[in-house]
This record gives sequence, C-alpha cells and structure tokens, in this order.
Amino acid sequence: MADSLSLRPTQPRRMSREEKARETYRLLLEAAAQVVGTDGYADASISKITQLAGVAQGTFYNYFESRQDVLNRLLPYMGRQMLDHIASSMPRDLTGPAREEARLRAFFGYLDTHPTFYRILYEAEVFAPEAHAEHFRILVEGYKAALGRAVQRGEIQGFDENELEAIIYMLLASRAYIAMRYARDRNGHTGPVPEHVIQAYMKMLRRGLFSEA
Amino acid sequence: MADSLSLRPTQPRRMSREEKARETYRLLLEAAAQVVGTDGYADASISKITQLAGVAQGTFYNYFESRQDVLNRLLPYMGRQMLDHIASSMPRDLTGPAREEARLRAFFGYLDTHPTFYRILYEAEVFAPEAHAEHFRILVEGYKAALGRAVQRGEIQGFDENELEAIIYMLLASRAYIAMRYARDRNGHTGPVPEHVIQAYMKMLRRGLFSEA
Amino acid sequence: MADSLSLRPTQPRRMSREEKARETYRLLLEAAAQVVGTDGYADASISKITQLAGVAQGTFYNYFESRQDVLNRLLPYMGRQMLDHIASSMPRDLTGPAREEARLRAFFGYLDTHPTFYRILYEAEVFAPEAHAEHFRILVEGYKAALGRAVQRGEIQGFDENELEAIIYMLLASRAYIAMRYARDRNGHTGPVPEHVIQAYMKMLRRGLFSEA
Amino acid sequence: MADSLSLRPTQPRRMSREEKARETYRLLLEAAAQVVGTDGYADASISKITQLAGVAQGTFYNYFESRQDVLNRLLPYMGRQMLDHIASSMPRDLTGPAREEARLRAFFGYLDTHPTFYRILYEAEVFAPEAHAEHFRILVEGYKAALGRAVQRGEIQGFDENELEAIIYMLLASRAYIAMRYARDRNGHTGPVPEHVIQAYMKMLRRGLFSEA
DNA sequence: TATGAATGAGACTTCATTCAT
DNA sequence: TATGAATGAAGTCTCATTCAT
Repeated sequence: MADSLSLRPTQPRRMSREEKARETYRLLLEAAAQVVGTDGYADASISKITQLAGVAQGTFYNYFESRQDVLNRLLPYMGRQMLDHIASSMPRDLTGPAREEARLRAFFGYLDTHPTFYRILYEAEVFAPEAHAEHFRILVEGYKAALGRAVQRGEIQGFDENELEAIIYMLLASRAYIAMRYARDRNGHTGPVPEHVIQAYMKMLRRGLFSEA
Repeated sequence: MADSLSLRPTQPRRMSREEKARETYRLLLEAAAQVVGTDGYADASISKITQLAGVAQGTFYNYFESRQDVLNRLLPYMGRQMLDHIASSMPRDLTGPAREEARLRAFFGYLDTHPTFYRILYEAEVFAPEAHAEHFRILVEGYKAALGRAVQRGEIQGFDENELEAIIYMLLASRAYIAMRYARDRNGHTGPVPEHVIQAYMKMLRRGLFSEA
Repeated sequence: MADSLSLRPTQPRRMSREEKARETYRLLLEAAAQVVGTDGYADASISKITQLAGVAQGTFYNYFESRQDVLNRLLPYMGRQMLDHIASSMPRDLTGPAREEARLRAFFGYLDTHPTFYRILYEAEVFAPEAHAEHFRILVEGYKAALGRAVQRGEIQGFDENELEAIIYMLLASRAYIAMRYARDRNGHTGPVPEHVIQAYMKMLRRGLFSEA
Repeated sequence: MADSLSLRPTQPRRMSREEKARETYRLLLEAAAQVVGTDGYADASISKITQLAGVAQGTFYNYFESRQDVLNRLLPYMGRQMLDHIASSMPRDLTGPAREEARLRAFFGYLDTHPTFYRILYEAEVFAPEAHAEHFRILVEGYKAALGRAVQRGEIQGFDENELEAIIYMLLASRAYIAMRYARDRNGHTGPVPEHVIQAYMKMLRRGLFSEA
C-alpha cells in the first residue's frame, strides 16, 4: 500500500464550509491517485483511499457515486495536470523537430516528477475505458492541430490527414512504450529516460516525418 | 460471458490416463483464454473457467497452483501461437521494408482471426506483468536479430545497437496502438486495419529507418 | 420514488417563528406519508423525506426523535384524517345494514382518493406495531359503540359483547382484504371496488349479523 | 434474535454427499423460517440465518441466489406444510358448516404449533409479494372448489360465483385478523383462539352464508 | 484424479444519526 | 432553528481456495 501518512494538512487554516468540502474532495482524489498509482486500479479499495485521505469510509460517498466514479475521474484530473505541465514548460517559438523534442522531454519530465501518472494512464484502458478514450481524443486533437501547423509551415510533406492521424497514434504509442521500458528501474521506480533513446526517437522522426534538407 | 457451451469434445476417443490429463490441462487453458479474452483478466473467475471447460472447480487446482498461475501461463501459450502463425505466414526471401510490411500484416492477420489475443496481451502488463515482460523479451530479441540482418545487408544505416532497441520498442508500440485504434469497431469487435494506416506506418518506416535510394 | 417536487409552497406568506415551525413539521409529515405510501416503510429514508419536504437532513431531527418516531406518527395522522372523512361523509339518520353499507363505501371512497393510505395502514403492523394497535383500538372502540346502538335498536340479536368484538375484527379484516384484492389494478394503482363485491359483503352482513325480517 | 442453538442435529448419521446437501438446504430454510418468524423479514440477516443453521455465511450462497431468494421460498415452503397439515387433520365426510368449522380449527391448530408461520405469512405481502400472491391464489382456488361443492349440495344458496370469491376473501381475512387479535398473548406468544371467537365466526357463517333450515 | 460443498476474508455500499457552523 | 458534511456500524455478496468423499 501507499504511505500510511494522511494527506490531510496538519495546519488547516480556518475554512468556510464550502472550502472544506472542496478540500475534502481534493484530498480524496489525491489519495485515490496515490493508491491507484501504487497498487493499481484493481487493488484500489475505498478503505485504502479513505484511510490515506484521513476520512471515514462513508465520507467517500458524499463525494463520489461509487468506486468506479472516482476511478473515472482520476485520469481526467491527472491528464489536465499533465497537459498544463507540458504547455507551461514548452519554450515559445520552437518549430519543426525541435518542437517535437521539447514536447517529448516535457512528457518524460512530467512522468519523472509524477510517478503515479504512468500507471493511472496505462491501466485506464482496462479500468476506466471511457476516460481513457476521452484522454486520447484530447491528445490526438491537440496533436493534429500541432502537426497541421507544421504541414502549413512546409515542415511535413507527403502525408494526408488520415495518414497523419495514424502517425500520431504511433508517436503516442512510442512515448508510452519508451516510458514503460526506459523510465523505470528494476524496482519499478521512475527515472529519467536515457539520452540515446531520445536521440533514436528523434532520428526516426526527423527522417521519417519531417522533410529536412 | 463467453459461450456457455463446454469446450470438452463430446466423443473423446479412448485415451490413456496421461493423455486425458494433458487434455484436461489444455481444456482449462483454452477456457481461460476464452474467458480472459472476453471478460478480461479481472473478471476471469475460476468458476467461469471450469464451467466453460466442463470440469468441477476443484479439478482446476490439480492443474494450476492458483488463479494467478493460470493467468501467468496464458500469454506464453498464446504468444507462442502468434509467433508460430507469423513465422509460418512470412514469405521466404523478402528483405528490407517489404519484410517489415509482411510481418506487420501477419500480426494484424493473427489479431483478426484470434480476437481474444489482443486483450490477453494488452491487459497482461497489469495482471501478469512477468509474463508480459518475458513476452516482450522474446519479441524484442527476435526483432533485434531481424534488424541486425538488415543492418548487415546495408538496408539500415546510422543506428547503433542501443538505438535500434529503442526503435524496436517504438515499432511494437505502434503495432499495439494501431490495433487499439483501428482494429476494432464501435462494439469492440475486431476487424481488419485500414490500408491507409498500413501505408502511413510503412512510409514512416521506409524514410525513417531504412535508407532507401 | 415520489415526485421530486418539493412540497414547500413557493409563496409562503409571512409567518411567525412558531407558525413556520409548525409548517415545517407538517411538511415533513406529509412528505413522510408520501414517501411511505409510495415506497413503503422499509424504503422510506430520511434523505428521501427531507428532500421531498425541501429541508436539510439535519432539520429532520429538530422535529422528530428518530426515523422510527416519524413512522410511528404517520398512521395516527392519516388515521384521524380517514375517520374525519368517514364521519363527515356519513348521512345522518341511517340505521341498520344501510348504515354499515354507507360506512363501507365511505372507507373505500377514502382509499380511492388517498392512494397512499392503504400502504401506510397495511405495513404499519410490521413497521409501527404500536401505532397499528392503537389505530385498531380506536376503530374497534368506535365500532363497538355503533353496533351497541344497533343492538339497542333491536337490529342485531343473538350476539353477546365478546362475540361482537370478534365480528368487528372480521368486518375490519374483510374491508382490508377486499381493498387488497379489489381496490387495485395490475399496476398497483387504486380504483373503485366493484359493485358486486359490495353486494356480497352486504348480503353476508344482512343475513349473518342483522336479524332482518 | 431466535435461539442461538444450532439446528444442526448432533448425531448426523452417515449421509451421501447429495443427502448432505439436501440437508444443508433444509437447515438453511428452517433457520430462515425461524429467524423471520421471530424477527420479521426486515431484520432477517444472512448472518443470523447461517449462524442458526450452523454454516458459514458463504455457504448460504451455494443454496440461494440472494437474500430475497430465500425470503421468497419461505412462504411456499411453510404454506405447503400448512395445507398438508389441514388436509391431514380434516375428518372425512364432514359437510356444511361443520366442515368449515373443522377447517378453521385446523388452521388455528397449525398456527398454535407453528408460531413462526403467522409472521411469515403476514409480512409476506410486503417482503415477498409474489409469493404472497401465489399463496393466496392457491388458497382461493381450493376454497372455491370447496364452496362449489357446498353449492352443489344445496348448502349454500343465493351467491353467484363472483360473489363467492368475495366471500372467500372475507373468510380468509377473518381468519388472519382473528389470529392477529386472539391467537397471541401480550408477549407475542401464540396460544389457542378462545372458543367464543370461533362461535361468533361460525354463527356469522351459518346465518350469512349457509342456508340452514 | 475428480468432485463440489464449505469456508471466511474482504469488498462495496447505505443510511440513521451527530455536530460544528 | 437550519444546515449538510462526517461518521461508522452493519449488511449483502463474491470468490479463491480447501478438503473429505
């Protein structure tokens, strides 16, 4: 199980009732994220979650309809965090492959600092399929727009729109499997992705997708 | 749930004791594959499996140590089937990208005819992680040898061994996500992968990995 | 569940504190009656009741000691309503069997216009046994007085007091079972009792209880 | 709660597996009857039932689909017992009111020796409505045949078939309410019905239903 | 080896009630 | 007096595993 320390802050400054409710909700969601990230969706019991959140089991049902409900909300919650992180750590004015590389590094960076995210994302296809599908829809949508701009800039040539969608799935897939293989050590702890892996990815991308001089 | 018909053949010809035991083992494994492929690992109960196999619940424990035991054996069993299928459907004498394309089509072909395999493979990372790792080890090993030969033939240039391993993960990843996205319809039923997706994959590969004139 | 519309009137004219409290009490009681009449005692949760009454859950406990408390008050509240209804719809100056028939029709009439009453009354023996016993005590008491007058008028002969009490139970029982069988359609909705049933009841009564020429 | 003594016989003679299973089923059903008869359907928990039966909670679900399932089977099980009891204790060759009286006494006799039956029957309308309806269907059917024969013998005159059905409901109702009122003392323990009550019932019946000289 | 009844831990969920605001 | 979040006991049900036959 995850740490048995409560997530409840020790020094809760005076809060209004509504604030406190919001806080409890956040607490439960964070606890759920931690538990799922550590033990997986299948072993994420309400009892573990509430214990970590420092509330009674019954309290859980004041905020979520069911166990499945909280599982469904996990990926949207973390996914938005991740996208925000990536957006905020992308340097302006990058174009072409350099932009792709920055994006990739930002993704791995988020993974490195949020060790629970990988499992939440990966297992979601099994345990929260709709959330997973929606997450993908958002990712693919954003990626399509980005690649569309690259096409307009003439950086990418020779792929029609449908082909580009397929390519996007390949790139997202590659990220995930690279993370699975290279971003964790023997003990399952996360770590940075080796440089040569990023280089291989970029080489493939530069040659295969971008039409560089 | 899967078909409620038993997998037990109605007219078993006279078998020796050992043969019968082997047959029961196979029966249970096939039943497990069917159940997992349909309902997923999480919902694959011993009771469903034995019912489909046409034996009593207790019999299960004469052949497997535990529920986890049978789950662990599933992917090796199906994985070998898949590799045999691919090997046997690969035309001789193909080289370069054409060989890759044949391999890809053989994989999708297997998926199309063995609808349970995708789920068994995909969920294995969660529910049978060691089997999943071993399956990958075998795949990657084989792929390394194949790409090694391509390097020797001069079809691939500019990637060192470590980089090639990363590329292999990208390719395996791409297969999996393409299957996830394109090889199933709205109802989760399998179907063939659209041609343009295969074309996009190959275009990326030809340009990005192979050094074609 | 019952209607989700609140029972709280939208335009409450200015009320004194005490009036408002009385109003809230009545509101909760009516809501409880509605919920019990629709869902039964067993499924009448505080949450349903307060929601229908348009007040917070906590408010409930300002007016009732416990869940059982409100259940106990339901039948007395509705029972008085029913008796008032019957009393007010009984023509003056009826005697003998005619008086009994009027009483019976008034009872069925109340049931028809107050569909929740049947369930509140019937299930009370299980869920509010003391209230049920008290309700019966009142009914029987009244009935005894009525039959006593009939005896004095010479309309009834050959039954001593103890026997008359037994007869009263038979008559109240008959009403209830007739309602159970004939006053509801397939869907559990209430409706009028068929005329021939009333005729059978009266025939039995005229011959069996009253000594008619 | 009911007695905490187990219903399991202390000296179980050697039984085949099937016999033992049958015995466990019977044990659970009897335990359920006892618990429901004592505490009512609403408070009949699986845990109480299995404890009384002397088996583990899980065992319950080898024999019943759900809690509701066992509740549904209770009345049919006891109802058949009761009908058998009545049939076997009815003297041959009785006709007319005497036959009715024997039937009534047999019913009260069963109640007296099976104290749990009353509650199982009465609460069934609320907690096992289909079983209750079916029980009534059977009772009414049987009663119709019996009264039909009385009509043919000329013992009953002036009631058509529809009216007789209504009368049957009145008689069944009367039994039930008489039992409710007279067959239990202050502490809820069963006892015999006072003679004068039976006399009142019979007087009403003789005059009201039967056409005696 | 085959059987299938028995086991019991543990999961999810409901809901009457309390209490600080 | 009104609020509604928090509580925790209790209930139903599932299922991997054991074991006597």
